[in-house]
Amino acid sequence: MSAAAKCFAARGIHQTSMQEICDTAAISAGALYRYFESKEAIIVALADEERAGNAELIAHLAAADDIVDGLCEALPEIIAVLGNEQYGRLAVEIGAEATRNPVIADVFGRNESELRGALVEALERGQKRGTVDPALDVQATVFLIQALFDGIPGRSIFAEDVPPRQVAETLERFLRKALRGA
Amino acid sequence: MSAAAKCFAARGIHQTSMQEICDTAAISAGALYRYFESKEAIIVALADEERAGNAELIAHLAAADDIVDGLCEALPEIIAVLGNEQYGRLAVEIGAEATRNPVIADVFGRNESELRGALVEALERGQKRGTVDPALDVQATVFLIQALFDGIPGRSIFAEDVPPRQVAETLERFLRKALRGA
Amino acid sequence: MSAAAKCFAARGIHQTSMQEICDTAAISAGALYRYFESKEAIIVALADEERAGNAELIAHLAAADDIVDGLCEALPEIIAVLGNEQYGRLAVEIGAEATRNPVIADVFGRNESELRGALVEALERGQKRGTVDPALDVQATVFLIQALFDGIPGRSIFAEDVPPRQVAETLERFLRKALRGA
Amino acid sequence: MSAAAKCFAARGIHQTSMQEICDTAAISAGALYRYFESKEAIIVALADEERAGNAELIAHLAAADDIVDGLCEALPEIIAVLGNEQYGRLAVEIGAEATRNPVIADVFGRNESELRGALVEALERGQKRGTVDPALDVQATVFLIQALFDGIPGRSIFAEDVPPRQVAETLERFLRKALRGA
DNA sequence: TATGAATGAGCATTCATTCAT
DNA sequence: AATGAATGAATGCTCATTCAT
Repeated sequence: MSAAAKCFAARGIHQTSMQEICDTAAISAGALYRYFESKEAIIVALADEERAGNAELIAHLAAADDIVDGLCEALPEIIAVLGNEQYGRLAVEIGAEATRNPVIADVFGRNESELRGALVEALERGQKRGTVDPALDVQATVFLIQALFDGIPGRSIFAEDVPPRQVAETLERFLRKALRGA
Repeated sequence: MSAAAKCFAARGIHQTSMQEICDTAAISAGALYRYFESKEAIIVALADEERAGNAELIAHLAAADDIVDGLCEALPEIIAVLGNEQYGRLAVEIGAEATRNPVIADVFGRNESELRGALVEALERGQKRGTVDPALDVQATVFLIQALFDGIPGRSIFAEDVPPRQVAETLERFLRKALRGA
Repeated sequence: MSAAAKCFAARGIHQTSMQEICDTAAISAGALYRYFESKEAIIVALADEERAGNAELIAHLAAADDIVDGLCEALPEIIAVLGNEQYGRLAVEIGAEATRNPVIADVFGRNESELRGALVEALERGQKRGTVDPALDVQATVFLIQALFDGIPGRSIFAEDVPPRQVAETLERFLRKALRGA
Repeated sequence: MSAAAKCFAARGIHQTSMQEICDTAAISAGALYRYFESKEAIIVALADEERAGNAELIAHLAAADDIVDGLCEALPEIIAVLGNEQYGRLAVEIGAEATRNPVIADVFGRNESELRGALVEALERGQKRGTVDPALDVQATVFLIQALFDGIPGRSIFAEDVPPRQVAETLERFLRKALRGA
């Protein structure tokens, strides 16, 4: 039961003992080890799970006629997901872990570079079609967009008084201003 | 011997044993505990240290005639600092820890709300003076700026191929477009 | 494996490391902690165990027609138990601990006040029936009897040359003289 | 400053750190080690100090014409001293330590056997003079008297509601009944 | 398959003692 | 003589993992 990812989100990966996961999932230690070879395997599985969310976004972007519109349409949902406390904490945990553990880094990195690739491609397509500012440094832009998405979960936990809808609307305005040509 | 913060950055707070810190700092366990009451105290001290950097930025923003110019001038340095691998990793670690440990959260939160306050004030001042888009939702804007800054360290570790100068330039262009009025 | 109470008796509670107990009990540290939550829990368990002995004595006193006879009958056994080196040392250790640790004090205190209550009640019953000196200050008498029992273990360790049988006989004579009326 | 014996009484010998003693005595660790070679040396010094009290009692008993009267006269003071919380706790601590540490045992044992010797001698003298029951087993009697004195400190800590004067009076009556001949 | 007792290395922290100043 | 920083072994306790049942 990966649903015991709750523990990681709530207490941090390395403060969560296998026993706590067992208790939360209401199974025995032996059973847990039947499904996951090790603690690391659980983290990997969790990192993999994130891919689903990304895949949707990627599909959405690929399908959109206009990348800016496509991205902006998805924004409210993205903000909502990233702002979800458990999701956010878990993402931060896995992200931090990925900077250290090469196995996690591998999964996480593949995950991220898919999204990066999709964004890069979408922006370049937009530039060709004239819907995106041709002067844009695509690599740097994608870097910044991803950094922004990375930072939202953590920020949401601290700034509880800023309503997600406000954030989504403001971000949409920014993206339109920033990405569109003159 | 806070220079033993290297360990936290390199291996993560909870994977770093006090012994490792001692070894890195070339002191004995007893000596370490003379200077820091506990592991937590070290984290707090490190979190406090971050304030210095923030304080500089805040002073810079407060001194600037125009917030947008002020922020953009500071950008290359901000990006450089945030992009520094050790700084970035440590910031991520402390940030993650702050979502869990109330003592750290306190220091970290105070730290962050100072910066948030300074940004909010600077933007509002700009709106009065006409250098900032008056239609801007200031709270949400600051939220997004901070989220972006939060996300840069982690992203920098993964995307080593995007040169900081590009990032700074692209971000500057975005900020100018986004913050300036019509 | 409370039989590892040997360690406490042999070396003192606070000089006995959990590792020593593990070694004596031939189990691992982890296993020990499965049965006892902490070192304190072991002490509590040991203190609780003493209750059995007290309970027997209390039952014996309650059943006796004559308190003085009843007490004197139990005397040889009491002296033998108290004089047992391991029991004695352990009792001293737990007693000392009880003056400091509130949790132990609680168990120990409950333990002792049961016995005190039983003795008080038995003596008062004896006074009503005329088998006990009615001029006796019951509280003080019980205090002294318990103090005497408390002191026997420690004394036995030092005075190894005084045979328990002599002690029991002499004490019996004293009690009869002291408790009986004129 | 042996007055830092307070610490041992308050927290137990082995829970008291040298630093605590230093703090209580308001001296540095180095200074403490100038006066006492080790922690053990402090305990020994404290055990030695007890001898003074014993010596007084012994002198009193030796001087008394009648041992029973002599002992009974001293009773209120003995009870008061033994009932003093700090003295009692310390005595228990040192007594417990003496059962384990041969160096302490040596001092403590010498201390106790002096008193035992004095009591034995006094009782035998009384038997010769006809003021003490000639049927008394002197060794066992002394054992019991000492056990009683040993037990009073600990008991006093628990039974705070029994007034010392009551105890002294009741004990006097017992001793007279028990020690005098028919 | 599932259980949960057992392992034992590892961790944060303490403390008696030393010694340069 | 006095200080107090430094040492480093030892302590109570935890936890990922294994394995007999």
